[in-house]
Amino acid sequence: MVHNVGMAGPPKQRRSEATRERLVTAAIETFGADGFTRTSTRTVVERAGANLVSIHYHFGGKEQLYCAAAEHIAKHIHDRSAAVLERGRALSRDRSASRDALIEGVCAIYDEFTGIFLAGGLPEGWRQFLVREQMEPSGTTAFRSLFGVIRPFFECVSTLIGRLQKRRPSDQRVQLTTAFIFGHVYVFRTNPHGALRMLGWTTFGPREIAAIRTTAREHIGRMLGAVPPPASVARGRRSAERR
Amino acid sequence: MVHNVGMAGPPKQRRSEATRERLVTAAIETFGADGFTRTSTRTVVERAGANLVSIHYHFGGKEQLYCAAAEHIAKHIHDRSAAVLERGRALSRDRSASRDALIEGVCAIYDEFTGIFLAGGLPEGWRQFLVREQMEPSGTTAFRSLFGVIRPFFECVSTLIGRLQKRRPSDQRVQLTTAFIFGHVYVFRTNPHGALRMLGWTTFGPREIAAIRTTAREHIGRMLGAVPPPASVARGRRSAERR
DNA sequence: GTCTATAGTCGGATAGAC
DNA sequence: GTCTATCCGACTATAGAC
Repeated sequence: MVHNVGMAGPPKQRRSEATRERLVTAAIETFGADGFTRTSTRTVVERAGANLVSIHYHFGGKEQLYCAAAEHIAKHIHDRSAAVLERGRALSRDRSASRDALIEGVCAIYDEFTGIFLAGGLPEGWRQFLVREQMEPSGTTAFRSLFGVIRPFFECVSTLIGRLQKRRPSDQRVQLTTAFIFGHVYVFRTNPHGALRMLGWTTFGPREIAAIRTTAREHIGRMLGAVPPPASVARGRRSAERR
Repeated sequence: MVHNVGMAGPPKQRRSEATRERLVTAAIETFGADGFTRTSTRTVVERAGANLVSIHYHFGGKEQLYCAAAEHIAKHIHDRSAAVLERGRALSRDRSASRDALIEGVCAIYDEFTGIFLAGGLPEGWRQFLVREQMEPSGTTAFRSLFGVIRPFFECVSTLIGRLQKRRPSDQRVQLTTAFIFGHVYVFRTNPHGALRMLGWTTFGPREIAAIRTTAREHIGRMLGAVPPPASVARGRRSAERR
């Protein structure tokens, strides 16, 4: 049996479409809060105000609903961030861009990323869904959807950093630097309770996000501000640090 | 009914103790791989070569077994890292320590942290358990055990950074800088599949860990290498970057 | 398209023999 | 202390009425 994956036909049956949408958003929130296995389809349909079997009718089962939820989030992020990423790409192609402008480009993408992962750029439940799936994929198809929408952030930043460090974007040091910058966001997601407690905060509200962005901006500037010294000098510095 | 929480008596019943230990290690691996809810007690006892009801006899139930597993990991990490942390604390009290020495102290703790979270410092299953519980605590008691053993890492680093930045360790900028440095580890845990794919790696083996440590050391040196400029200058720099 | 009723499975916990 | 047998609740999924 083929499931009703497309949109409903022209007649009054776009009530079907509405149910479908309610199911998806309810699914995101419930899966996000409780994870795939701890979520029962009963909870989802209850929250969506739909019938128990509607999930099977519309999607074919619990797992397909999960994948539909992932795609929904991916599309949302894509739409939201397309402009920022496009600006970043344009900047990285701009031969006349100054160091400060390139660094600012990195910061802009960092800010967008914090918006998605920490601030209100995504509803809390959606964010939980995203983080959970990144950390331990429940299924490869859902992971692919979300990875496909996060990847451009990495690629854009690594291109900018490549120009700043005068290295190819595929250079391992460039890639690692990129990862570290995103780590400035992820750290608050991997250990949210611990981080809040360390910082004496209770939530990641606007004030807290602002503090994170300001300090991160400072660090990104430091990390990328100067042309890296030749390898020989770096080695000397490092061994000096060791003693 | 009180459960057999202590160790067995002197007679031959330390077979009990052995079963208990097998249950704990099997629990860590299974909970780590599958999470609390997805793990069935049947799987645990099977892996431990014990009987289904032994969990109830020894611990009182699935949840208490989970807490015992968390404590076991906490003790392991504590024993493993006590020396490194003690050296760090001594360094932060040493008035005559140079900037380079303080930075090297931060790097040493960072290296220890990567050892625990990325390299073989903990068996893979144990690490998964730890990360999972940090990200979303299954219960407050288990979280407390693990938080209590991670916290000293943060405190030790923030004290060192406080000295480097000439600020109090409780200063928010110091705390955030500390968090960012730990983010250089956590990023690989929050998004392991994505990170591996970006970097063209397949696992976090010794070569990869070495690359991470080397580049991180470089960045930590940059982040902490110079005395931060006075606030007015920093503000000027930042607004200059904006335009 | 939506609903009720129910089949079939699995997992945690307990009783009681040994 | 360990084992077998069993209960009970929760969940996904399906059949079939409307």
